[in-house]
Amino acid sequence: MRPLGSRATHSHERATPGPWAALPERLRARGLRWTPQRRILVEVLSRTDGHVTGAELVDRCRDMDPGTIPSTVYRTLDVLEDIGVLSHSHGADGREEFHVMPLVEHGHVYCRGCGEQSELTADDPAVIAAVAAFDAGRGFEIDISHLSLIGRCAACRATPART
Amino acid sequence: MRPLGSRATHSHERATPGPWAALPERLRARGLRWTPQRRILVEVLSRTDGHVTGAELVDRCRDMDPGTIPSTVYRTLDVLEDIGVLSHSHGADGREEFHVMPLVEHGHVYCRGCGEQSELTADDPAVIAAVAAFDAGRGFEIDISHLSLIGRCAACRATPART
DNA sequence: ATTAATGCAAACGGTTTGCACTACT
DNA sequence: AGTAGTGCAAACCGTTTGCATTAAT
Repeated sequence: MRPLGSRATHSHERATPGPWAALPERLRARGLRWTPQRRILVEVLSRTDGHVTGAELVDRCRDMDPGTIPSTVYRTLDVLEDIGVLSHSHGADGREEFHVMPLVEHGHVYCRGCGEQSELTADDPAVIAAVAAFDAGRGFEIDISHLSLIGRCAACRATPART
Repeated sequence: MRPLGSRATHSHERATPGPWAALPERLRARGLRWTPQRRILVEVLSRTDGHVTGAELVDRCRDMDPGTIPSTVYRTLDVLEDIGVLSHSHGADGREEFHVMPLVEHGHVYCRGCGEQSELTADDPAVIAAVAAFDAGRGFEIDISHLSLIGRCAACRATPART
């Protein structure tokens, strides 16, 4: 796990670095509240540097607090998305997939052959080319964080087996 | 994979054109059967030139035969996918989305702004560029029929409103 | 004191499964 | 006859909702 924000938390707060640090105020500024349950979810999220499904988050929260209630998690996820801290899309399996916004915006490549999944960032030459192509071709702006490519990786293309 | 014959239907069959015409035999050749329920589903599918969700297919089948049972539809869809006549992916909303294979393999572009959805074919310059870029960049072969781009269309990008 | 947020339980929607029955072959 | 396929109902899984209660402000 990588420490998310590179910005060191110089307060005595240590649980939630980066964008998470300001969350409580950010919520309160909107008349929303900072609760223990939200703290747990945020803690879980702060340790997530990729994509997670809602159910996965519920599980991880349950690890920290067995009393975690799914609806609370989902509701908080909604709030966090409203705030702009999260965004969600749908993975190759069709489930809700949440992305932590402050991290590098990215998409995914998923190999049907081996199931390997890797990330796709905006600075990837292929991504740049694709984005440029769609921009030029039809003026379409690809949302990279929702970019999910399914196909076959180099290794699997070489392999005789598999469809 | 090109096993899907583009063989012209020079027979007098009219109801199910193209690849659908040979389906009964194709099934029987595998020891599978051609049933009224399957005929209905296939009829529905033959009128579909784009993408449909499983639930949508169930509905459309129900239109033709109110007695349609979901599980039968889904099971048949599985079979058809095995046979190679269909493939499925997941749409922007995360639901199962079926594609009729014999038609031009295609993906989708979905605009978050206006919700407009359009198709993406292999001969689209932007698609060609993207496919080439990923092939060159990491040897990844994009499965176009699973390509689902989410972002903003030219019109919406120009519009002041919306995020 | 407000009223946002929680816990709980029930509902939901799409899809899947088990099983006895039906009907293609 | 043999077995693939059906109908039905119940289960499933992730997610959502209603509502009375709790607790952050």
